[in-house]
Amino acid sequence: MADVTTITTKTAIMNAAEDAVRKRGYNGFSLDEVAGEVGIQKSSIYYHFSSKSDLITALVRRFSDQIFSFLDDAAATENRAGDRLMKYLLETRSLIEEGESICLSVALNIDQQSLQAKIVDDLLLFHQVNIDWLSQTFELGRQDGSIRNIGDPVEEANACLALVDGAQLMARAHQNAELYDQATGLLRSRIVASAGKDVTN
Amino acid sequence: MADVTTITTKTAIMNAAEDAVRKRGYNGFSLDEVAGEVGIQKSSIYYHFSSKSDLITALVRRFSDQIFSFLDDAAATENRAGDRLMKYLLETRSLIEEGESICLSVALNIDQQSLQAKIVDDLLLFHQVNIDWLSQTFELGRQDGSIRNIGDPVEEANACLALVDGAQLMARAHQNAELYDQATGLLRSRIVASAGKDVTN
DNA sequence: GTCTATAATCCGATAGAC
DNA sequence: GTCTATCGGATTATAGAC
Repeated sequence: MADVTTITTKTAIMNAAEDAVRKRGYNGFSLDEVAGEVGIQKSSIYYHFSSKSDLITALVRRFSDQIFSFLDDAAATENRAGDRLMKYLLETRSLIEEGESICLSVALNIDQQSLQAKIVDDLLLFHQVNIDWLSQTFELGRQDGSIRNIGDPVEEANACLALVDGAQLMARAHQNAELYDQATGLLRSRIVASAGKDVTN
Repeated sequence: MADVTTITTKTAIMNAAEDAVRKRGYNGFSLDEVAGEVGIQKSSIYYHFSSKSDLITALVRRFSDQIFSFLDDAAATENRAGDRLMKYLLETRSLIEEGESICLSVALNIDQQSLQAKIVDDLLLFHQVNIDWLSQTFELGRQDGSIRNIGDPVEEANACLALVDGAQLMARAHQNAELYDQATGLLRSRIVASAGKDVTN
């Protein structure tokens, strides 16, 4: 604990692997590359993870925990649906960085046929939790009036998640994060401004 | 020409390869699988295509021609913006089949880092043509009133394409084409019904 | 145009020394 | 915990017979 920036080898492997998956997909990166990034030999990875699948499983679990915590926190700290949705849009935008990456769940969905069943299950669960949270958010928005022009909450949730996922893909395809803003602009503009919050950016 | 159902080996290779790419991605299929599907040996593919990249290039060209023709045709035969957009949504939905496939351009965008530069250029061009067509459609919709509640046409176009791409991913992830309908339902409901056209389905 | 055979490379995974 | 070395399999691609 002498140096807070020190991370374990296991964490370094996971960080490098997550970066690789989000940039090139499951079938687009090798453990050799991950090892090179971390500065160890490929075989050393097998001390920490029993297989490539095992490593991906750990990544999905970590990522799910992260996002689930975010969702809980956003719901706990923001009372207005519009503010919750804005936080969601900012969080998903942060995942694309400079237009190089996409969300881990989108990246893995593409290579789904190459993944073990239990990983697919985790991804589908992740998806459903997001849909449920968004549905509740739009339901709340209907009550508190902080999001304009709301239709069926479940349809809104599915449309919102599809929009966000597609916007991430577009941004990475052009390596331009501003495309994410272009695609999500109309949804963002449906959020009613609250005191002290600027929704124009 | 004795049998209209007879296709050339080259076409059969392209059909099998396109199916594979759209189901498993560029790095998720091998030429061996394609050959097996066609009923020839792997090496025979190299008589028709000089490399895997060359094959993919041909697929992208063919797919672009197909969709560009569709866009031209839709603009020529449908006068109302709402009808054009409805055709677009039906066309993109047909690409997912039973929730097993996605659009070739979405499938390849994911594995972009594994593709040659000229293929990426073709994909970006494909994307831009779609954006331009959609922008013009929303612009027209603002004039003829056949789509409700239109914002900035370029933002609408980007949002629409992101939504459609994301909806395809969602549908394939759950192997359920109805998720595409769930995600695009609100957009579809913005289309003003015209005589003889039912937009509720 | 299609075949068999094989080269060349890459990758996931294991064995065993230190 | 990390290393070197290597196995076994898959994959792109080529050579040459038919």
